[in-house]
Amino acid sequence: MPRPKQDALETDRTNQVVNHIRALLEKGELRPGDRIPPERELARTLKISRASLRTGIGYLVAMGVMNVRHGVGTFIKDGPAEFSKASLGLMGALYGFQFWQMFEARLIIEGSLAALAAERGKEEHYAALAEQVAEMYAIADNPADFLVHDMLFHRIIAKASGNPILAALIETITTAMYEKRRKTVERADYLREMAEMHREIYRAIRSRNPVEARKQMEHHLRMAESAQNMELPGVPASRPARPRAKKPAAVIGSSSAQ
Amino acid sequence: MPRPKQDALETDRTNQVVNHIRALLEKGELRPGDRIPPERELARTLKISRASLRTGIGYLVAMGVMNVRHGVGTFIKDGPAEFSKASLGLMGALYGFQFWQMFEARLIIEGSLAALAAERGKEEHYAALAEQVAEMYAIADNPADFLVHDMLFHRIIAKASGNPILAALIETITTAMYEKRRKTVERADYLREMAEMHREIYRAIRSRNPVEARKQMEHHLRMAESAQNMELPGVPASRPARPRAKKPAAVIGSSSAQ
DNA sequence: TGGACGGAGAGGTCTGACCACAAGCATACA
DNA sequence: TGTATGCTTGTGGTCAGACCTCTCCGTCCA
Repeated sequence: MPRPKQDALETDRTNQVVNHIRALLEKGELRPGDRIPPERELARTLKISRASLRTGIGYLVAMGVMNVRHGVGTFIKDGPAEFSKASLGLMGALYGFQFWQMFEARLIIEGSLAALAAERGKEEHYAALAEQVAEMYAIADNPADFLVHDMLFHRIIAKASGNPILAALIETITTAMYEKRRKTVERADYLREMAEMHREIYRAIRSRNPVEARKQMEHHLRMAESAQNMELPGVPASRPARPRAKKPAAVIGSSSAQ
Repeated sequence: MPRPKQDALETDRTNQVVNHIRALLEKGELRPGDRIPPERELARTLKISRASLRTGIGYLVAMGVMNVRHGVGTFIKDGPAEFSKASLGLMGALYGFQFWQMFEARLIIEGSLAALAAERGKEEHYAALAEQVAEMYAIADNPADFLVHDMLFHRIIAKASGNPILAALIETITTAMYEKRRKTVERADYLREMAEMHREIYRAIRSRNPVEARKQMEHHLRMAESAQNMELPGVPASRPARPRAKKPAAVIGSSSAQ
């Protein structure tokens, strides 16, 4: 028998705010980048206290639907869809996500994304991908900048796949990994190798070859994973054939405000 | 050049609360199902106002890390990992997610999940799966109950895959679809067919055949999708070979409090 | 034995004041 | 004349404390 009522999670007022915004989004009266009315005014409109309104807004921010800028205003989120940055890290802390699991998830999703991109990609995407690859070759001596183009490259593929849901999921995973990755000191020859691999992926997509695109993407991610593991301190990082023993290893969530 | 500072999204106090909880989670002093101190007390401990504390808690609730029960207390979330129920729906309203995209995402992720389950599943999982299949046959005349076992079946596979991240992602997608699915009136012969398909998936996993498991899962989901489309009013639901025109069709987010 | 009552504890909401940040504008100085 | 400084305004961030509502549970009475 299904449990008839999951607990509400949100409270009445919060729900009221969320639904209000949702309705506006659905009616198209609110679009990415738009600003919502000032808190004091909106609270009066909805006939709730500012405190309650703020709870609702906080909820929406956490879900990655809005962002707030102190002293400026509250806006509908612009840019790629993703869940709140902290969410995966937090869930990792809660459920003990591990690194190899993240890579496995990426392997599966991004592999398919590459294949879809090969099927559905358009000229504009090809051009954008080519540009990123070129950048990678150009600055293969600056790991930090390299990473930026790396992320952009993958983001473009996600977009080219034509499936924003998968794009949002992978964006969330990638963002959660970003912090860690930024710390790995990567050697120049390794970066050049990376650029090479991205080029192969690009070529496969460009030539509309889904099978090859997936293969190249998977290869690339596997390389990235082993490179990561070499840098990481003392993590065997065996991707087990059966659920591993519960010795703690390379858990995701790292504390740090910003 | 990387944008040096993304806007903070969370505010100082909120961050303080989130990090406090995160730290406790990481140190293992807080585990799923645990209750955190009463708001008044915790606020005093952290030396912040109750209002700010509540904002932080709201944030955590939105991220699916905690849940609150009026008059009872605030708890660390227990049960399968997932993002907040509303999040995908909201993002759908914002970015125009469509149904075929959800099915596509499920096809990709659950196909792999089934394959992984075939590789890594253990006896306990087989038993649980078998039980759900049996239940499906038993109550193939009650669509609502059937759906429950359907979801449980898929959730067990996710668990058996040994990758909680993918499990969390698929859980989020599935939950977002649940509302819609519940409304489709499903005929008894169709349900029996569904049970049949689940049995095939089970057998493939049980016999540790990843290729077959993936194939059966994909077949099942494709069937489910076309069935869904038949029930849905006037949605061509063509899964386009290239990004579809932007005529609105079967968008996800539906308003409704509970 | 069993249902009604009521208190204690916890979350939910409200009010209104005050703080902090960002941006624009006006004034004053070089 | 041009630039720098600083005030004003608008907007989000935080606080304090009072009061409401919901759950749970123990007690009392029929």
